[in-house]
Amino acid sequence: MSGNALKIRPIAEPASLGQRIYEELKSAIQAMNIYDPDADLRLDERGLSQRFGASRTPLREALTRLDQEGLVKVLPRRGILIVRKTKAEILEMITVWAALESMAARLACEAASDEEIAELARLAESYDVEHVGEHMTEYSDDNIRFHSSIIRLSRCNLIGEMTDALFMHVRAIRNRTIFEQDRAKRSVEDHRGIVKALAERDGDKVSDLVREHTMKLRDHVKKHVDLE
Amino acid sequence: MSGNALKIRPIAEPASLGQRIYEELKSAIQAMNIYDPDADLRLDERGLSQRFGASRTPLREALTRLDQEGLVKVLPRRGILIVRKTKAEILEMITVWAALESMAARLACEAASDEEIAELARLAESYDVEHVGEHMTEYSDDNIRFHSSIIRLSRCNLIGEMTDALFMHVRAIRNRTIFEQDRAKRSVEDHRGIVKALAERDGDKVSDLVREHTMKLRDHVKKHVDLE
DNA sequence: GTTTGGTATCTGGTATACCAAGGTCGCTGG
DNA sequence: CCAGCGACCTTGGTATACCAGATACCAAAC
Repeated sequence: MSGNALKIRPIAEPASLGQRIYEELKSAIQAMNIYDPDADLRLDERGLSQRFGASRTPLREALTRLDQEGLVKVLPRRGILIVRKTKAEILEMITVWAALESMAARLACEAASDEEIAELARLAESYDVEHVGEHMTEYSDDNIRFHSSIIRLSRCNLIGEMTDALFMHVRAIRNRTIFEQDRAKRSVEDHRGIVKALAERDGDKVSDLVREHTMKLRDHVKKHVDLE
Repeated sequence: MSGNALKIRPIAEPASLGQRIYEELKSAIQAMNIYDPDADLRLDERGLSQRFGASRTPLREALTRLDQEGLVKVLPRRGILIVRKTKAEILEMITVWAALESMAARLACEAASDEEIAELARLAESYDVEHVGEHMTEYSDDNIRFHSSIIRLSRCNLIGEMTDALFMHVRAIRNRTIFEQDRAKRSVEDHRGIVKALAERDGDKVSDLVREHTMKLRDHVKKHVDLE
């Protein structure tokens, strides 16, 4: 049996302060509603470094990274601001998402096993079109799971990384739009069509369906979402 | 008249050391052939900061950014290395490129003016299919111009930013593959088909053509390029 | 009361010193 | 001659001090 051997896991090297502060600050920014008109979008280097119990150096490393990701903007001698994405930028992100997931679906037609597609099908079938509106919280999670599964099945890590980065920015908007019953209903229908095309290994079709599905979200955001 | 008022133009604020070092170091890394087996991929923080005539602090800021972009890798207490992309990663980047430019072409069908498309057509028609091989250096530049034009005509800035980031990494490979006459010949033919579909405002078609065109590059790299 | 100019203060940018962990290299004992 | 070991050196990580630009505030002049 395998119980008689020491089970050692490779590492556990503590991350650097800069790394930990980066992660902590990032999740803190994402946790707040930056689109609240009353939100305080200003960050104070010295204050933050004290709250983190570290010096400004690692804090500034974290800020440099967040700046490059577009989450904050460092204005020399003026301050550091959390960035609010404009509506136009959000729409572009969803468009890029559509392009990437559409390609992912096409790749998945070749790369995914029958079993994997069957599992995706279970996810898509687990909600009744007529009653999905009654389980929105769960559905919202499963919806995300569905889409990230497609990306995973593409076996293209880069698409995964890029959509993760996009999701980070779009997440705030997403939470506003998914909780609408008739959208959920159509979403369930779309997902079933996508699974069907995947099962048929029809790359052109699944690519179109996924793109159109995501572009519906884009159009919906364009028409109905107002940042402030 | 308006000549009696001071004409002041806003600024010309000099960039920070960190910013300038970042740009300088980035172009320096890209200028060298990192896939040369004898290339020295190691960077020395202290040495570099001296050569830049600055302290380690701004140099480290630049390295943090390059690290996040994936151009270098900082190994704690071991050193800083310029990153070599694996072949698999290059292939994924070309795949993502295909997804993005394909979407860009689709968007351009809606967003581009007749005049803009006509200009693109001039670019595509300026080389004779039979004699393109004799002007490879110019064609290589115009080829890049053609593709970046499509992205510009999509009016989607984000796609532009993302493909720029990808191009940075793929550039080294690209230079090896474009100088092959029969590929150039087929490339010219593809471009003409793309322009034609654009002029017909056939989004589905142009999207397919652009994707297939780029995926041809992907397949070619997969088959014929060897990173040492 | 309004404008103007100076000034205190706040903020990010940079330089520098020191630390701990890895790696190197040579000494030493077998 | 070689394996083992330890002092030394290199390397990235962190803390801190100081600088200069930007802002806010206040007082004097009109």
